[in-house]
Amino acid sequence: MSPRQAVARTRLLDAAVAVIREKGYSATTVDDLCRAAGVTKGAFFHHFKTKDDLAVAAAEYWSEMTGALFASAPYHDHADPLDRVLAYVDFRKAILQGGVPEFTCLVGTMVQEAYETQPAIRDACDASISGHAATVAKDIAEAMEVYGIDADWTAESLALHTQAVLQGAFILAKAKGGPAVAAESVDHLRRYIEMLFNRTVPHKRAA
Amino acid sequence: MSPRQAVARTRLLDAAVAVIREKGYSATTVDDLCRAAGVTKGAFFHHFKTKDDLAVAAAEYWSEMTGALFASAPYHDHADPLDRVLAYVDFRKAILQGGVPEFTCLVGTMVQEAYETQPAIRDACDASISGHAATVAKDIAEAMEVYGIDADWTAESLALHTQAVLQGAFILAKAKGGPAVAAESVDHLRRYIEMLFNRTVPHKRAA
DNA sequence: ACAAAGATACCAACCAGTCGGTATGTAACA
DNA sequence: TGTTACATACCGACTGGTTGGTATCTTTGT
Repeated sequence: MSPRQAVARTRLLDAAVAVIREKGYSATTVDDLCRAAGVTKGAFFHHFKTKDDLAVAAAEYWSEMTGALFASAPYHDHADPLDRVLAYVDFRKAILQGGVPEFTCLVGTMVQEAYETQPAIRDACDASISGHAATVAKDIAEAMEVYGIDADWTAESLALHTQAVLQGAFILAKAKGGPAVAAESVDHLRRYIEMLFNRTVPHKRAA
Repeated sequence: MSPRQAVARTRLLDAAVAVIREKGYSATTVDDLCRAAGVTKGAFFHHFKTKDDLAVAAAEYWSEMTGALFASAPYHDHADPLDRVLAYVDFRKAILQGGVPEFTCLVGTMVQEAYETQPAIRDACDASISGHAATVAKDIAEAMEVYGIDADWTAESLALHTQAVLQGAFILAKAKGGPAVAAESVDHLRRYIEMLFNRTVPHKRAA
């Protein structure tokens, strides 16, 4: 970036994250973004070749932001890798706060609209989701080793499953207008992981 | 419907299901739908007041279609309610066939774009998802009774969780361009339900 | 004949993207 | 130090095409 404040670009990316999460990608106009960012159309097309170009940049920006958030989150402190995984799930549940547009996922939203028609956006969203899943997979793999789990599933597939549950939980939250449903789904996810690693006894049967 | 073939309406609804699943709701134009349905704009606005009105009708149409599909699916044949639930999950996995737009969910796609801006569409999508979840919850509740499960989760919440997993699996499938990831997530879901009902032994520990 | 179904023509608003221009910063050189 | 040369950042009116929606006409079934 240049010495002069290239602040417009960042303001546009912040605006994109907020507005697209609220209205979706297609329904968001360039003018919407300029208004939200407080910049002009000239500034927009100075920094981004096209609207789709902005979407790709926004996905990368989202990866950086969330990457930093999760990297600095407290769940890494646990010595036991399974504790880290479970604390990660708890963390994901804890940040289900505020309005729906504030806790839902930008790239999950965008990829739904762009997957067939804008391959560049789809790839950027995939990279964001898969990159994050890989960080979770690392702790899962360690936990499998420490706990001696010999399973017919892989750490990668369980990590992707955690992301599927979260993304699906966001959809239910959108349908029902609040995070309560999503939190319950995350509870089920936690219970599943606990059971996979024998953290809890299976449920009692009556009679 | 009328004596004369009100075929245009149905053709438009079929077109909506196909095109919206492919391009998303906002990016789908009325002309797109007319072209795909082979009808004119006059026919469109004869049957639907607005584009949003079509979306609501499409969500209801989707509920009817999928309702009929699941009602006639073979998984109901099992006498054991848990077998029905597991066979339902297997059925959901089995229909992950063909191109991504063909197995993904219309209302899950639409609600992502409409939840904040078009309440009528959101409600129609919620009704579709929740209505289907209720049919799954019925078998789960029966299974809980038969197997004497006294849990800190409800049949309803587990049913909604199955929908969350599926919706999330669709997002991953969109990001990765194929059903493989989705199928693995459904495998995790099946394993979870089996464990909840003590159908499998927990995994072995080494050492 | 008459109402519903569907077709055709059209419009005003809106859209992404363009373009000529300005303001400001930086580097080089005499 | 001052001046020329150039690059980057930004502005906002404008455009060509598209959009959802309307108004009007024709066809069809009863």
